[in-house]
Amino acid sequence: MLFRTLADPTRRAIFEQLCREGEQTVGTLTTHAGISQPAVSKHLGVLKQAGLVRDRHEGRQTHYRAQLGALAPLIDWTREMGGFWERRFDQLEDLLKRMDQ
Amino acid sequence: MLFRTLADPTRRAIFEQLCREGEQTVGTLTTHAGISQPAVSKHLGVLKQAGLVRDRHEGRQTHYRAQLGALAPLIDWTREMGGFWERRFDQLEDLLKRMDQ
DNA sequence: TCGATCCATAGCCAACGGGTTATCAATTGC
DNA sequence: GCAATTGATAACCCGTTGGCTATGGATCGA
Repeated sequence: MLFRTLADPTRRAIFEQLCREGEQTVGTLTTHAGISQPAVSKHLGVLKQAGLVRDRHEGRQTHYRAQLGALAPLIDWTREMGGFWERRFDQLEDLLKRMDQ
Repeated sequence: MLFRTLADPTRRAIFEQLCREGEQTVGTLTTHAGISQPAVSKHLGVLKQAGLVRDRHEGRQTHYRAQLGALAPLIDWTREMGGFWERRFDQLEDLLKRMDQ
């Protein structure tokens, strides 16, 4: 889900801006995104579904902010891949040691 | 490019297997992938283009292995996002300090 | 040498995704 | 109360993508 959500450049740009600038309204995000407001809303919906942003309603505007903790699974995944690699390396090392005897 | 490449579950599964099991032939990967061999080849092509795997030809079979270093930009990106967040937090802290005086 | 195996490529198709415009509900200012 | 603003949703269009089958080139075994 995370990878798919962050795969789109426009959507990633929106998320990055929220990380950089903090809370932003849909209108502000739209002016920077270079696409129509409905398109921005759609992207925000996807980001929200992935847990990457949260929204807060204030009158007729909606403020969105990045939810950085949602990136944790991504960090875990990369660590896991690295772990697999290291484990294989250890096995190779063991094998070489046994061959050395 | 990285996010887009890893967005597809099947492709990610292939990459994960290469991380777990080390070098694998196209045939072996195909048996585990549950899709046709051409589909696997296509995925491997995309992974290769993204730098996530390298291939080695040996007779009529092609061995693929994960190139873990290619994940570095991804790790950098998450760190950058975290950095943005912290900077904003620091600014907020400063602001509160000034208001406290 | 000849059939079998392994993999890559080509060509095709259905589904998905990201964009648009149109519209509507809710809120706000006059 | 009414017009204007804000953002979400609906309906639609079209390019991309991930799957398939068919095929061909290269290598290996007999």
